[in-house]
Amino acid sequence: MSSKPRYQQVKDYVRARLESGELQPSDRVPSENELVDTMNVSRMTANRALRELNDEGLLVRIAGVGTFVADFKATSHVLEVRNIADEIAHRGHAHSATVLRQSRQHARGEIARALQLEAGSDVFHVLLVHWENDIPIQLEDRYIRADFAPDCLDRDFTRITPSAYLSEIAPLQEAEHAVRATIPNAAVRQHLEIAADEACLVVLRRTWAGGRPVSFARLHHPGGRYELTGRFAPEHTGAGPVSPIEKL
Amino acid sequence: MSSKPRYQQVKDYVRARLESGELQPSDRVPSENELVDTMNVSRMTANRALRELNDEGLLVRIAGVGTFVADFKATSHVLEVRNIADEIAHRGHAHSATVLRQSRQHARGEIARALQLEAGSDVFHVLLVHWENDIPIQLEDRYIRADFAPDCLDRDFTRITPSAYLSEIAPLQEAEHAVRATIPNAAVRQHLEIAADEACLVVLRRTWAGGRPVSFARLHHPGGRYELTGRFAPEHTGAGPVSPIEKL
DNA sequence: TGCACTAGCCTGTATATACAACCTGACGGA
DNA sequence: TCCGTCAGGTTGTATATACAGGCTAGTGCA
Repeated sequence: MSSKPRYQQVKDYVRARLESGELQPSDRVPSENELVDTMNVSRMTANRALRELNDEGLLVRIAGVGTFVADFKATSHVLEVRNIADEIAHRGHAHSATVLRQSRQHARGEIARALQLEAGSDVFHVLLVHWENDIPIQLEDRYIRADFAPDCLDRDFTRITPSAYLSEIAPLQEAEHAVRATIPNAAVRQHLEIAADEACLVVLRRTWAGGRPVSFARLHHPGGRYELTGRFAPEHTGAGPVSPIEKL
Repeated sequence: MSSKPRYQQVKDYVRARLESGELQPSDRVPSENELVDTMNVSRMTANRALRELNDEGLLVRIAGVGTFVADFKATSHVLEVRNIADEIAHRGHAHSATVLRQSRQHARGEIARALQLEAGSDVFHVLLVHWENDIPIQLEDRYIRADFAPDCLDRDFTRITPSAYLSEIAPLQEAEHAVRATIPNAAVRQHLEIAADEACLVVLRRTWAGGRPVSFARLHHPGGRYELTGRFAPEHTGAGPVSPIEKL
């Protein structure tokens, strides 16, 4: 109640008028001075409220003119790429992993390029299958700079995921993703137990630490059992998460 | 220069110390009062700088204790889903579209469910191919509530994309996406001119207006020529966009 | 020794005030 | 009529001040 900060009360007030439909896109929103009068706050408080709503993309402010309701930008939404173990845990399912390979190799071609290494440099190669309730859900094919993770061969990746292991060694700074659709080869099909007429959703991920790429992973998912989902709403709708597009 | 706001100068100063590696995750950051002394600003200005860096996820602030460098969260990154015409334009290529179908239909099964309509309700069906420099890049299979867009059959979708048309009618409020990998059927293969051994990246999109779903689209992309990319860095790295994972 | 209390630092918020820059519309002169 | 000027509203920023509340370390008492 009164415990809520006043700038938050102003934000809530404006947001409520947005969500009720009372204020439509491109409509004018009360100015800072109007809010000073109607809400009995100082101008700095009204300013903070409107500025934060602007930062959140709900409002558009034009110096000298006023504050307006933003249009819904249909052009750019986001999809979430989460750690597979977290994702499975979030669904309330059991996660486990099987290690298929854990070895030292010399980086060649694609791997050397992705990690920005000289051909022949030492890298660790980890290949494992992630299971969701005994159903294979991801084949993780990961390469790690040897000089970044010297004890890689000693770790038990059924207990800690490579992703968690990496952020344990050093704070990761950047990540880069690409999502593709491919037809898997026989080995991938076998490990993921997928039919011959099924495609794979492949996530390529590079992570940076200390200003250089330290890990490159190819994450294969069975096309029939996995999808990336995302929902975009004007922010904090309070409506809570809505079911993603149901399997059709 | 001096034109830059002082709170921005403070932010830049702190951010530079983060990016140079001088400040490591969980390190302590100068307090507001220390910044008041060293940067010759008022405490409110230092507060705004640190608060915004906190909102951006770079810092963690604990009342009564201090401000610290945040850990990089490796668990959740984002991918961008953009309007195909914008995306092509952004690459500096020419976009065009071919309309294959534009008709009124009765919603059944999957379509009725996605649009939350009674089976048999009127919907418009639009099927078109989007071209990037004369190469087919997306097959758009879209259904629109008939009562939402009465003049749908009269529009020329080679001049305005259905997506732009929809946001012209009414401001869209929410969008929902799912990304899948599938093996396309013969019709899709023919329209996108893809080989038999190529998969499709399929984006399913539902958009809301006035609190109800108004459009449902299946967007097929050739797996060999299209990918979703995203990069996550601690924000505003100033480094500019970095090349996505190069074709390997 | 052990414990309670307090001084001092920290963030979080709120206000009054001030000046700059910007935009619009009205007014008035050429 | 056309155009320049100016008044007034709007956002953007900066500062000084104030109080509340959280946390910590150290002091001093039992």
